[in-house]
This record gives sequence, structure tokens and C-alpha cells, in this order.
Amino acid sequence: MSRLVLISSIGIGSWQTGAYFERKKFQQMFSDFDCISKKHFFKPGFPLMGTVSAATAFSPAPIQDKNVTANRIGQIMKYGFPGFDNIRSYDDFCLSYDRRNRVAHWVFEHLTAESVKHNDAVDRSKSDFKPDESVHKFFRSENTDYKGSGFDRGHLAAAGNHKQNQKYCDQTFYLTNMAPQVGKGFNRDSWNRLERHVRKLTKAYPNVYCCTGPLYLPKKESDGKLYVKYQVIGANSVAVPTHFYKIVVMETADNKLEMEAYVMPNQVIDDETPLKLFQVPPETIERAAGLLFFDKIQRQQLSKINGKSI
DNA sequence: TTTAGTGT
Repeated sequence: MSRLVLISSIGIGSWQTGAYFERKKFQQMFSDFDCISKKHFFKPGFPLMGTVSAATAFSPAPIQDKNVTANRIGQIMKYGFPGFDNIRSYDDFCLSYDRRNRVAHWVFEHLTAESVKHNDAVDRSKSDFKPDESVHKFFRSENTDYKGSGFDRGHLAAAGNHKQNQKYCDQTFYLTNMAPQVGKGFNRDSWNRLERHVRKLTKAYPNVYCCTGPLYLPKKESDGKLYVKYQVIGANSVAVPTHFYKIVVMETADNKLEMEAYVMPNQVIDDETPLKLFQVPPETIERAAGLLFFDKIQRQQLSKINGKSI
């Protein structure tokens, strides 16, 4: 089996905790992934396909100059929208909200060295987690849903990516930008490590485009059949994703394009696990999420995918 | 440095 497929199996196939390097677990992970990818991802009607409505509804956040924000959203979404379900645009990021699961389908950001550099004027401790009142109360997540759940309110667009001013940072604290994440061992550790890696890409690439979101992946149960199973928390039944993806496009100074794509399970992950092991082919995420990422870029235009020349 | 929840 190719190394790429083997690597893919880590992120996609396993709900196991513990040692990632044990041969047996690799094989188990692979067998789960194998049955997912070969038997189901290619079937029409596979239940993981996301719901993407043709009805586009822009709901820009209140702003002083709408042209400035419209231009910024144009920059952020330069390479296309992954889907058009319940779009919300904020000053420095843009998302599609899944009303059924009370978690975004995807969140898009455009990062530069300037936008992520340290800024003494911005303090995340001054930002409050707050419900987005623009979402109908039937479908909104509230702070009380997360309280006592054992899960973090994990940012999809990371606060650390929006340090140009306090307002940008504050807006990342809307609960539309949150998902229930395992705290210690995931959000505060390996997922944070991945976020820092993406920020670091801005040191080498002038423009970085980052799309982040949840996955709800099937797992083989004891009867040998595949089921999608996920916890929901709070009075609003906020879904706890089984996995999260991050797919990144980097523009080089000479206008070449490279892509990296990751899937990580929403569980405790050993801090020593190299991020490289969570890389997957971008198509794998697209099939699982029911979304097309960066569809204004033909994949042949990419000079590298996951560090490998194509 | 950044990621957070809980207890006071």
C-alpha cells in the first residue's frame, strides 16, 4: 500500500487512542479507511454527503463600510466557495453554517505575515465567546450548550490568525466559529500545533488560504456494518464532530500554488505525532464533507500537494 | 506563544 494511503488512514479511519506507531493499529486504521473509501465514498447517496443549498444568503456582519468588507471577502474567497449553505461573512473570515448540526460546514481565512504577526494592541483575553444572534434561535449554539460538556469551544478560524485589530479577534469568538473539541490532547495541543504550522507558512509564502471544518465519519461497529455516530451536547444538541479537516493553499512569490490537506480525529493525540501523518489527499476530504475546495484552481495547476511535486 | 475550562 502506498505511504500516502497509509498516512490517510490515521486521520480518517481510527477512533482509537494511544500509540499511533504500533503496526497493528496502523493495519486496523487502514482497514477502516479502506472500507470507507472503496465501498462507500464512491457510492451515490452515501450519507456523508453534505447539504449544499443553491440558495445563497449573504448575511454580512454590521460594518461601517460595506465595500471594504465585500472586497475583503473577495480576497478571502479568491479560489471559490466550497458550498453555499447559510453563508456568514465577518470582517476577516467567512463561513458556511450547518443549522442541523449547529457547527459550521467550513470556515475560510486568508493569512499573511502581516495578519498573523504579534500585536500588543490585541488581547484575546478581552474577547468573549458569544452566540451569533443572526442565526435563528432554533439553530443557534449557546455558551450553555458547552458548559460542563467536557468539550472546549474550539475555534475553527483561530483567534491567533486575526491579530490586526481587536475587532477581528473578537469576531472569531462568535459561536458560529466554534465546534466542540476535546480540550487537553487535541484543541490545546496537536490541533493547536497544526494551527501554528499554518501560521508559520506565512513566513515562506506571501499568501495562505485556509479552510477548516468538521467531519462526521463512519466507523465500523461490532456487527461489521458502518455507522455514523456522534455525540450532541446541550439543550441545542450541538454536534461533536468525529474529525476536523484543514485544507490550505499557499501562493509562492512567483505565483505558483501548493496545497496541504489534513484530517485529525477529535480525540487525545500524542504530542509527538508528526503533523505529516495527518495529511490526506484533498479529494478524501471533499468526498467526506460533500464540498469542493478551491474549485477555481485546477488540481493540475498545483505544483505540490502535501509537499510532493505533482 | 496559543489553546482553553473551572473555581473563586
